[in-house]
Amino acid sequence: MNLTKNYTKILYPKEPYNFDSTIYHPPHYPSKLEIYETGKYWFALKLRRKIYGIKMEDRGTIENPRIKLTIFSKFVLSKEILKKIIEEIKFRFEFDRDLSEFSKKFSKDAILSNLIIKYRGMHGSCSNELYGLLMIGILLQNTVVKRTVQMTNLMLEHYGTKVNFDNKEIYAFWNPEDLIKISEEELKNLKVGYRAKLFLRLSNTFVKEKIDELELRKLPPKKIKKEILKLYGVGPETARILLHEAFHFYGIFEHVSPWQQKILSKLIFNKKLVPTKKIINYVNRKYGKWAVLAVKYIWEDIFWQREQGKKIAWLEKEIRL
DNA sequence: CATCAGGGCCCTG
DNA sequence: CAGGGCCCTGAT
Repeated sequence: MNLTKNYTKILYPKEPYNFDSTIYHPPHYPSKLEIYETGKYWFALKLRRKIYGIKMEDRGTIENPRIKLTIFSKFVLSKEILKKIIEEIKFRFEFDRDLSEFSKKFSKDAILSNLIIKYRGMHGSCSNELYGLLMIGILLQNTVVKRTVQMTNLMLEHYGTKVNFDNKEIYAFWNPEDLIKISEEELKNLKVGYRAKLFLRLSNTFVKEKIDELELRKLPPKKIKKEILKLYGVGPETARILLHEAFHFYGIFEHVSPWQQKILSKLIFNKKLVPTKKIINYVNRKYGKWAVLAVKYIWEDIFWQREQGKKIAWLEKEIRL
């Protein structure tokens, strides 16, 4: 799919806004879904079954954020569509979210004070729609990162859409209504194992029950969590991923998986293994409605350090690639 | 060579 | 609520 028409607009996120640490996530596994360079980001935006090429460029500073957005499409876009795309970008990258309270409130916190300076203006962000992120959640389950990467790429090459714009080549996720036409056997040939069944069952649910991400966003977080936990194959960890990344909720911190437990025990308590209940209670008591963001700052930092070449022996042991 | 757990979840007892 | 099974892979 070649996207040749393009539209540009300058956007002004609420300050403080840190482009690079918001957009790019060192803890995430690499995929063909996005391309990042310092100050630049490309991805394929899916919105109501349509695909648009998105390029974002940092043209400002943390205190005076300014982002150049270029939207690529196959056909001429109406003003209304452009407006909807921009609204969606603002939501997914938290352009309008005010973090000044967070920055102020924890400026003397033993763990966060340095990180709030180092990553000042880092927001949550997610380039995927709910369905795509759900697919990623399934691809992460019960395996090592290397295999997740392999399964993701194979699935995208077979059923995703290859999108070309701005001299970049990126993949977009398949639509649920297209995937359900594929047989479980064929999916299994891509070595996704028992996930084949999950992909099909979830896609069926999305088609049949017409799960509407925009409608879900209007519900209170507890209710959303309850709804997404009903999805077959979605348990506490996948629900956490969706709630934090697709729905941008900072207030619900109720689950820590075993490998996260090891890393957070070390980073927050400097201990080998603290019970997850203790971690959860501590974080909630200390950071309240900012709990998820607080953990995000801690989490992203250690992976940024790793990305920049710092060797952290105990961490390498926990990140099984 | 065989065995096993991995960036979970469902189902059963 | 504990524990077995799930697909496949690479580490041991």
